[in-house]
Amino acid sequence: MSGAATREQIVDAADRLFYHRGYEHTSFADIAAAVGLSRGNFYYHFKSKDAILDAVIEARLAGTRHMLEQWESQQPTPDGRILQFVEIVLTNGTDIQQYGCPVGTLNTELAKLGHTLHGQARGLFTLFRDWLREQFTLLGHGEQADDLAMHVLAFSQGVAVLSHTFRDEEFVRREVDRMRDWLSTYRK
Amino acid sequence: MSGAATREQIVDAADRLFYHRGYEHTSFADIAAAVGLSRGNFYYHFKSKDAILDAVIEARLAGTRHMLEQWESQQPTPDGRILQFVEIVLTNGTDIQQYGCPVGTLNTELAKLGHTLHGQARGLFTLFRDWLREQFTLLGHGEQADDLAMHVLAFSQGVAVLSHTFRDEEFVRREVDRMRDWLSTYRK
DNA sequence: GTCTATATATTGATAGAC
DNA sequence: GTCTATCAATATATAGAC
Repeated sequence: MSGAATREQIVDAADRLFYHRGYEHTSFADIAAAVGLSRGNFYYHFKSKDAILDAVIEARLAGTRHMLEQWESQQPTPDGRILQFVEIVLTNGTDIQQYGCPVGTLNTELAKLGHTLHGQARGLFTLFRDWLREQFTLLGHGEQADDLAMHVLAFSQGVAVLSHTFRDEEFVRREVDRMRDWLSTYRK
Repeated sequence: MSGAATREQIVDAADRLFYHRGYEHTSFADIAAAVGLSRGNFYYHFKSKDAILDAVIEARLAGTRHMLEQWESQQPTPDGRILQFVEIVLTNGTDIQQYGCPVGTLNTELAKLGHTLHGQARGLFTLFRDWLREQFTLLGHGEQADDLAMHVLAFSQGVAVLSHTFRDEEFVRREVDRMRDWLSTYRK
């Protein structure tokens, strides 16, 4: 197998396992088993667990950038784009119920561990934050755009934590409806 | 040292360490060192790590019940009590910035681990949920009281996750202000 | 590039002396 | 009730054959 393909498989498996089980609870053996590699060969591709985490975060950053670009091309209006973000708690509802928000849970875990890569992980939030701020600016709310962006982010995290804890889909729907109403007051 | 006192010390130390560093990242050795006990003697008091976690959750449940009773005696009105809860993200602002919400982060970690005691930990949320629902019922919003209670809980979790990630106190203040405005529309 | 074998540290947990 | 000594399992990580 070519090096690039194996590396990609490792990052994919690690990404999924870190999300489903948490970073610390995932061992090299788990990732190696998921890819079908021996533990020994693993270090040919990544020299440390931090290196894998770094690659996973990079992959998530790239994936997020791609998703935001798609949203921009699919949704012509800024409020449509913000709504697309808000509805992610429904779109990814099953995953969030089972594993929480991939961005929030990773940041919480790395912050608590005092991990050196927490700054990198925070970048995932910053990506959404800046993008949301841009949409609110386009809606004519430049002065409070960052505040509004953070409010939308807080919504997503609050819903994700409680959805993960209580596994109640109706609660998620009600919160999205509430957010839709709130958002309509900021529409052009 | 008497058995009860040592046990209490262990639970206190474990409670703090589980909060600050996470459950899985905290080892027996860490707790034993914090209390000043040898690892060996540890098992005289608790036979497993799960048993300590169980005791910690029980202690938190008792502490939370006590706090809610205090709030009830200090705040005569239901909206004053709800506001007391909302402002906890400011009252405990420093801790939340450093370690997140003790209830939310524990629930997220245990849910992801698929830990048998996640149900117990969920009880911490349920305690707040039921108490908030009662306050909203007293305000005359019986039919949607649980929905409103969950909304307030979601607020607290969203703010806690982002405060933990970005360590921005001004953001917390703005969110509390927003919540105060929202709450005023449900006041008698 | 992949494997087996191994080193080293730490984990949760036990046995038995005092 | 507290200690030291120890166990078995698992963790990250390395060495070297193929």
